Amino acid sequence: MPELPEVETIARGVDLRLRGDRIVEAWFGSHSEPFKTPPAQQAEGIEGRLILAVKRVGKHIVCELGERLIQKTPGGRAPEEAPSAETPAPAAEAEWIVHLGMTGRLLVTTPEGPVAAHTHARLTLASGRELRFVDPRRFGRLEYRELKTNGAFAGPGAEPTTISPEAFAQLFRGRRLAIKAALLNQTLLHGVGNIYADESLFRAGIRPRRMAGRLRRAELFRLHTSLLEVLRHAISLGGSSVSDYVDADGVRGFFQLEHRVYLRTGQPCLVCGTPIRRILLAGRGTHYCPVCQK
DNA sequence: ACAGGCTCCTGCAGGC
DNA sequence: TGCCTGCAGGAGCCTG
Repeated sequence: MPELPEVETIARGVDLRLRGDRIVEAWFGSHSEPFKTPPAQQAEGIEGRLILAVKRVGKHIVCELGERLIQKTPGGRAPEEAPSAETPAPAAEAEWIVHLGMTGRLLVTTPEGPVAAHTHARLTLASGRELRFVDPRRFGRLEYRELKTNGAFAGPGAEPTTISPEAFAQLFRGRRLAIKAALLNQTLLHGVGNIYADESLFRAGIRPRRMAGRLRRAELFRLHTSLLEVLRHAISLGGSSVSDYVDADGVRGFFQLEHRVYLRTGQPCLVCGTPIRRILLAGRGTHYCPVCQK
């Protein structure tokens, strides 16, 4: 399931391949679930636009789109170059935002490539390639936004990779819910999902059921450090193990990460040897060491 | 206002 | 062998 490190890896991969390309034509499927913005409006919004950059915001992939070319010119390589030091970067006018949900994938392929089941979007690019959105479970979402109306998409909550320890601790003040549930709440902190919530709590030595508002400052600082470490470690692994993700291969590589508690129910804790325990919390499978986590 | 539970979806694993 | 049930979870929505 894509969380912050996986989304970061995918966004970097798509950015590498699509920056400077142009969306010539957009096709969208008939299922309604993936579309936060109606598909006709998305197609009208993105067709003809230059792709300036692709980045991650929380668990969202944001394609920054520049000015529109009225005339559609399929077939040839996009004449535009990525912005250089001499030419000022063109201003972003709109954003196409992809949320992968549980099972969403972004693929860069040739138009002839076989179309996978559950393909909900196909963008024809000026370079002759296609960007496809595939999502069997349809928990993913596609959205189109114009900057002059909405401003730049900032995500629902705070960014865990840049938040200060003090601001991080402030997020949980007075919160009367389990710290794990608070970590999963995207309006507090965005990008953290089930895996990295469990892993960061283990590394910080904090039980998932502890009430967020009752944690000591030192514990929250420790959690902040652990979360940063686990996210950075996962990004570094994700970058190497799923570098070809957007090409074709799908999810392979996501689960090679070095989990210490996640999905290790009954196996010995790597620190103290106690069997890892599994409980249900906020409707999610939750894994922890009953000895190392207080 | 806030917290917790339900629901959407498909694929897969396990049991009989 | 084949069918059925339950489980997986991000996030929006509803309820208390």
